[in-house]
Amino acid sequence: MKPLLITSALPYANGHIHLGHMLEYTQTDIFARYQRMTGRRAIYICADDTHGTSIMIRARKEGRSEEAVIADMSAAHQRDFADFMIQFDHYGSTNSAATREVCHEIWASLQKNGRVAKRDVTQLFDPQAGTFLADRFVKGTCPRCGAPDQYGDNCDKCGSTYSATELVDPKSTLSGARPELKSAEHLFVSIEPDHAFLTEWTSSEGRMPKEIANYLAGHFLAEPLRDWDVSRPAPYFGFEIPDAPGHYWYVWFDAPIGYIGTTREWCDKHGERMDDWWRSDKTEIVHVIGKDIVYFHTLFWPSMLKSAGYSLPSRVQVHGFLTVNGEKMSKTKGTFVMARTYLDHLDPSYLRYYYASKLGARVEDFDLNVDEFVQKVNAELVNKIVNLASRSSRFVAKTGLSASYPDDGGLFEAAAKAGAEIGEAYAAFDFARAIRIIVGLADRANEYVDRVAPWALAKQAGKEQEVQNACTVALNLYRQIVLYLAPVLPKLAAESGVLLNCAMDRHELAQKPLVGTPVAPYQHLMKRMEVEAVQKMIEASRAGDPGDAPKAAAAPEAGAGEAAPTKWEDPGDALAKEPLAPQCSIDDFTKVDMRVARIIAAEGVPGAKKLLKLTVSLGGDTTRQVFAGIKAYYDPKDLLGRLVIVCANLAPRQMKFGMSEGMVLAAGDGENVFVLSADSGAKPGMRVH
RNA sequence: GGGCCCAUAGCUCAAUCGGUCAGAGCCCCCGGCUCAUAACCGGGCUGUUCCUGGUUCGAGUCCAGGUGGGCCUACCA
Repeated sequence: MKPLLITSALPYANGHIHLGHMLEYTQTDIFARYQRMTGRRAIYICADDTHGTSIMIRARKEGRSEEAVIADMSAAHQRDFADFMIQFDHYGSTNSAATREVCHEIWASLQKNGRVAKRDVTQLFDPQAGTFLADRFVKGTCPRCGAPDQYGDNCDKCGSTYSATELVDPKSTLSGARPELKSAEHLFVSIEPDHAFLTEWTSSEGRMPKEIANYLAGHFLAEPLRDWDVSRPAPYFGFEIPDAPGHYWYVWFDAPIGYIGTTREWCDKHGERMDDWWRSDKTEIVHVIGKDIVYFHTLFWPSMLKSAGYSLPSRVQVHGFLTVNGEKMSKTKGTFVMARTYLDHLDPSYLRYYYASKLGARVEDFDLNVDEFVQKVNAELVNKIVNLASRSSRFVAKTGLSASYPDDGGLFEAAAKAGAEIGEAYAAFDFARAIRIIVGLADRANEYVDRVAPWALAKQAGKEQEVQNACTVALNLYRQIVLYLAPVLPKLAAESGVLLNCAMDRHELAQKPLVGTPVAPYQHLMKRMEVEAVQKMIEASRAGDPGDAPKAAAAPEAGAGEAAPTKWEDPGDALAKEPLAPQCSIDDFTKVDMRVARIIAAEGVPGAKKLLKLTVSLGGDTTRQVFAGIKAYYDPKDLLGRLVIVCANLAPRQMKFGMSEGMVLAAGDGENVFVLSADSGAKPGMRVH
């Protein structure tokens, strides 16, 4: 087998790792670990993608250098990956000397091959920030439907697309300045000369998922390939183009080159030759990417590699997006879970297992269903698999395994045989199939244990050997299963190796039974998953997203024109005046029992300046007396009969004028007060959830 | 508007080249066991394989059309 160079897409240095990212890194890591376990030479290379306008803007806002920003983010990324047991051979950065050098080299060969051309491009320019603006840094009124506050490329109200230059009343989101049109020279790379080659290359068997090849063939390869704009004028955070001072390579130019640059760093560190990996037909390259960046990896990238005499990937594996409970990840729903938040609440092995158990080679979106997640991990991984060790190792803690492997009716041999099919599934990125087979093995192992019932034998004198034999079989079957799962669950494999005093690092170890070895005292290898922990994670992820808040506070613009009932211009001063309280948990929230109630009596309180005395009904005969500080705002007779919301389990409070047995909910900013009421149809006594 | 993918038990999914492929797990019900992390084992239940036509001795499996989902794009890549 040829040595294998494996990459995942480079995470961008402008944000933290979330569970969507983890799908890709888990997928790649399982593949890489499997390859290593077969004894194949395999290195897994990745890096932070560090260049571009976003990083530059962020650095400006934070008042520090881009280098400082990306260094912090790289450290955070690597912590997250390490904690999820993603085993890179090297993790680098596109902002490295090595990547810069490879960029120069590839650029030189593109120049030499006559692939580079200059052309003027007119773009919006922010005169205040002194920078050109990508579409998403411009907002304005949609030229089609008049919806305000739309991005520069399309309108999310009417769905129309347009050029940023068409926006009515455009504003830079960086400075608020009105962008102006400005022309600048850009450098373009042509890939059309490789058209025929790419048509053949993308469609060759096993190169990439079939649907991707179809998509390319029907879309881009069906017509002449357009030139690619690879430069951005200063200011830009990136590498300056050597023969075009003041121009920088667009982030997407140097990002994939980071694969090569990072490999070079690894080579330098380990005394390897980079050409053995990137300019050799003795090695293979596999890229794992998401479906959003197919274009770059299957057209531009191979063309660039070919032009510069590098090896082309033998496979581009593409996965879909992560959804949670069937929907896009959402911050308000708490399903946009950062890797760190997950790690704060749950064992990374759970997620690795769940991802593996559902991940096939197809380009399908992956739905993380929270209930299924808990259910699958507990039922398959803990109850069936790990429990196998738990239920049988105790009996042989003193004796160890039998000296020779007992007759097990062919179970071990069948499982050994399954190793080939499991291996094929891993190698084909069909992890779900591998897991299906493995869980089947666990089912058979549990049936065996039940059949021979070592716990019953243990109670009979003279059956010691049978007990030991039964457990020798059970633990060997367990060991096979965990060996097969080792690419997915390296920690479980390592800990099981400690339990059984054996190596767990090679796929082929599952072919030969373990005999005559000691067994360590059993300690829990994995706990059942608590639903509550998942809920807490979701809660923690629901944290108010400050990034979205300012939207509401955006300056109202008297939107002229037709009546636009979908448009509200609420000022943000109330929120600003009284910022959000610290986050509370769902548990905290449920402590507060709020009920719909009807005001059945309301009167002023003699001697009190602010209070009204209200009697509210919670339905039936249950009433409460509440003193509310709303005398200045409400006339008692206007309140009579109204449905309101009361906090019904508030501790009663003795006031000067009597006992107050609850609180009527009202909103206010200190100047005015508005009693909350329920929509019609609500009945007194209904709880607010 | 263009394109790609998908459609199998209540749920999640299997079913090599068209030939006992109509299955598994979960859920639910009944029974057993008690070694184990209330785990495990046995049994039972549920299907017009989206619809309509076609090819074939034979079709979830191939073809055509339709319906319903998902995704990608929208003379930017």
